[in-house]
Amino acid sequence: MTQLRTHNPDAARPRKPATAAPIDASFLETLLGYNARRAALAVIEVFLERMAPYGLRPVDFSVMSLVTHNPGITSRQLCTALGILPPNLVGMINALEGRGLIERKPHPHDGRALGIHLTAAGRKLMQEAEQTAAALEGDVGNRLSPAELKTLIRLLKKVYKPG
Amino acid sequence: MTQLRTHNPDAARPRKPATAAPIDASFLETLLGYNARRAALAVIEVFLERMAPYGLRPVDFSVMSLVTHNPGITSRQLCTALGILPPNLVGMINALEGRGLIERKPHPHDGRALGIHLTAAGRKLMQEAEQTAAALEGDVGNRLSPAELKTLIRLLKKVYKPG
DNA sequence: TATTGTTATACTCTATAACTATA
DNA sequence: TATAGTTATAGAGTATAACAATA
Repeated sequence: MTQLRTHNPDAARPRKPATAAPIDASFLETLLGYNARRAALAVIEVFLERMAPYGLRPVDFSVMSLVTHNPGITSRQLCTALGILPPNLVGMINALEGRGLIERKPHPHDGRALGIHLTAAGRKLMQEAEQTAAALEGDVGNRLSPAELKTLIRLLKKVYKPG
Repeated sequence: MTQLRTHNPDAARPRKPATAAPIDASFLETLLGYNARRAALAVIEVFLERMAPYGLRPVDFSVMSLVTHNPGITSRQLCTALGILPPNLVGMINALEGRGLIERKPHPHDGRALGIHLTAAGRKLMQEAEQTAAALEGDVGNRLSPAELKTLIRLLKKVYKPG
């Protein structure tokens, strides 16, 4: 069974609202890495809450989404696409298969590999889960306009995508 | 002694350049969280390389930078500002103090707390390290224009900063 | 009674080495 | 010889509970 991360967002916060500590973090806030990590953690925090009903952590969702849009994808391809190491994927796949969300079938062209497919239950789950994920984007739009969100994603891609 | 993360960037990549796997990740790439995490990891990867000569992981650099710009800051304040849990900060502080980069002095107004200050060695190290960190921003500018970088950071702040 | 700093500890995440079956 | 999938295991990151000293 997949163990969902507890991720208590208050855990790293003051045990009691502190007495106004005007800490100067201005230098750190000029750094792209610092801001990108902070933003990623903030979004992932909301993601964790919204996906908890589906029993999907971000990485599980990513795997399921790739299987959804690439039926028959192999473990090897999942690892490459998501930057996961093969030994660390095994448990996730086993858990998802154990939940009846995916199934492994022999690969048509390669006897070593196994193609991963969604089950009917997996398809049903992902229809809702992807809708929830898309809706989450709109909710961040409480802080960002649709145009800003589009710009932000475009610039983030420029940072991490080769070429 | 602070143990630097190995973080072998090739570890999660194909053991041999794969035979062109045209995986469709288009849905994931519409998600802010996915893109933000990918971008953060890409920048942090470069950060790790550049900061290795100083023996500073991202979190060590963040702590040192806050101490630099907030002399006498307490552990408690560092934890709040960086989202670190107190038990997890202790080892970092001890390691930095053991390297002679910081020192703890009694807090003027609170007998429970200890104010953290840079040593001369710490000041010297951070002068170079912050310069290196700033230069790293310019190098990402190989992919982003200065204006785009500025926009990107502004939008990232809107995502994670309250208000 | 509450907070700072700390120890001990557990759980998750990420990484390496090595094995098997197949190519 | 090389690759896909797997097992075992080690290390780093993150979490909770509980304690002493001070407020």
